[in-house]
Amino acid sequence: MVTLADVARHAGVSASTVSYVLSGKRSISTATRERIQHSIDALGYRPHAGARALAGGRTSILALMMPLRTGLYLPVMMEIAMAVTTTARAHGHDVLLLTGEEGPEAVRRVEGSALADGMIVMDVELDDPRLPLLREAERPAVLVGLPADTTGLDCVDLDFAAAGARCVEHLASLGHRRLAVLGEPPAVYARGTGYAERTLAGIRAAAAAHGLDLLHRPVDGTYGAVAAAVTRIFEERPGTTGLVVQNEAAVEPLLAVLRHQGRAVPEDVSVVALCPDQVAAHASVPLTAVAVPARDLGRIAVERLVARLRGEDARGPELLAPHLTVRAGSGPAPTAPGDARGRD
Amino acid sequence: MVTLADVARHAGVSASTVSYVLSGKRSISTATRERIQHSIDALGYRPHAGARALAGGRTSILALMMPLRTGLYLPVMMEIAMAVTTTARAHGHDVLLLTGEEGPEAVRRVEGSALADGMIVMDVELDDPRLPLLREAERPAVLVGLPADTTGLDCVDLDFAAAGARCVEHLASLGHRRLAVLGEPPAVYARGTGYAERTLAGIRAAAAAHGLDLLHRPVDGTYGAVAAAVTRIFEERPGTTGLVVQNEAAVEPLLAVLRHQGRAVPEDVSVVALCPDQVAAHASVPLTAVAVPARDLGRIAVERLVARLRGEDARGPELLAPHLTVRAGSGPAPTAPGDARGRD
DNA sequence: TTGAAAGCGCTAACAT
DNA sequence: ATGTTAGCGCTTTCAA
Repeated sequence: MVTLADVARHAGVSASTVSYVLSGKRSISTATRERIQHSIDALGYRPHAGARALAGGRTSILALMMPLRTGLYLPVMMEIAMAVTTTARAHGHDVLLLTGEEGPEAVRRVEGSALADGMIVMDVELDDPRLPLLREAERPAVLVGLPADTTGLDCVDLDFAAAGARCVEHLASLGHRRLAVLGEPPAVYARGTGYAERTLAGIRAAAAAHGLDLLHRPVDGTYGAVAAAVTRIFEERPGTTGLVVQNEAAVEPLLAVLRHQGRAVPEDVSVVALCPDQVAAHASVPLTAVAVPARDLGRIAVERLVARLRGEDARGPELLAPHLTVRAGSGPAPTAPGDARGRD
Repeated sequence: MVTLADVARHAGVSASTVSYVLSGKRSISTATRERIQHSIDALGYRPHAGARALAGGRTSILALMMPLRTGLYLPVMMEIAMAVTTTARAHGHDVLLLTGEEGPEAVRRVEGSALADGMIVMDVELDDPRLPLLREAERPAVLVGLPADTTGLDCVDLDFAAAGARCVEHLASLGHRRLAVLGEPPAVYARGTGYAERTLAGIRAAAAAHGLDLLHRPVDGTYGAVAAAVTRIFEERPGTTGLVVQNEAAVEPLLAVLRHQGRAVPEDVSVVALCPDQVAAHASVPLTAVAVPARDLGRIAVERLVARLRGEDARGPELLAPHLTVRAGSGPAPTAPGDARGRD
């Protein structure tokens, strides 16, 4: 193994000079810097991560706590992880992958064993058991998500309330008067992750403001569950012409069910999705959607964390403004209400 | 920070004794062990990872190189990553997440900086540029996938040839004579990942052995691409009654297209999938499928890597036997060939 | 069964 | 602008 001492000897300088060339923490004459750099290249030197961590107190590693709930299949999570990893690399950091299942213990491990310089926590619950530890921790953390109490924490998330409202406003502007929401699976609401409720609140507020009729149904992302929910919706509210879906897995089943029931999108029913843009854009009918900006969330989380590592203070929660992209899935409310026999 | 020295002092023993209690590398009297353990708990001691890595030459970290190709369909990858992480933890290791995009450089980094004790490499190409480095590396590696030359490498993968054959045999046994394959996107074949070709080879061999007619179409996992492919298939081979789909993303679009064309599954067309069981089981028609055993692959990869770290030799490639689960999507070939006017 | 002590490779004062 | 040196916290000979 090539050590810093080897490089120093090869370049005819002291170890500290080599170290300072690497860190840039003090000025070095161009001549020696180049000589040292040459030795580094010639010997193929790489600093030993463990030695660095021990001596310098920095690991150049960011921990990422990711929910690995089996069965929950989540392109969003994956995309965030991707963005975190590439952004971290761009800032000279590596990423240590932790499962959310380990809970608070993972936080203790990272802290106690100095495994990482800071952590990014995904899938934060409103009253997450990891929060107290994170608040006390030596190392900074950035949450992707919005807990109930954000005191002393850095958080990034989509403004789901505004996103929900945006969906409703789009449908309202197209003349739809009767809407239904296909929400996340019941388990998500039960778990208290917050974003589902925030979305719903935004949707309800906007619907109320526009005087719209609204029905909300949590659904599992299976064809059967979606079919049942859709059928009931049209039974209970025959005049429904606008649907909002907040459930990646339900998007395609929903379109299949509508097709099967002979409801044309967007002629009979307009559909607006709240999901990653990719999912909406590549659906069997490209859907108008408010994007969940997974990549941005991951990137911003890392940028904030890196800023904290540079000594900046926590900036509190940051909610990203929603962006709606109009696609083929939404259009004007039908004027001759084909399905609206039961209306009123 | 609580150090090993603190624990030693608190317990009234030497540092080495504490170290040996932790590692179990020499026998300690029960009395002192308990005293030390008590001190460890009382002080909340955690060994410093960097110091350990430096002194012991072991990081207790496994590197996982994961393809983060945006747009590449990911649940399988995600599931493997999950299994890797949980299995690694069960063996006392953490996981460092690397992007495949970094290529060979990532291997050099892990090696040169001693970031991990070994690595697991996913998404291996037939002639992967990382292979030469991995062969020479000090630290062991396990590949998930099967490169062209496996000399000196540990690999785990599904036996895709057998899996493909299994799909065909199932359809043959149900009396289907004319089959079509919806394969991975063209890009996957182009990239030379191997498994797609191996599957196809297995399918072709089995079809030949049973004297079956066969058509193969790579497809992108979008509704449009699938619709076009399916339409062409039935135009070119009107008597087709069996479909094999090896493309997670195409499963739901395929079923939608068939529904839309009025072809009942399995009455008119039987569909067999080669994808994670979850996807097949939760499709709008539960599909008969050969499962891609993502969890097993991840788990076995870690187990092999850990074995290597204990000093065991590479065992070469291990191909998991395919398992087919029969579900609603496949049934006997239609006897009154509704669509078979063009047959022969 | 336990202790003492020499590093592991690097960083960051403290010198010059 | 560069060198000297004292650790960082742990593992592991070597000794007892």
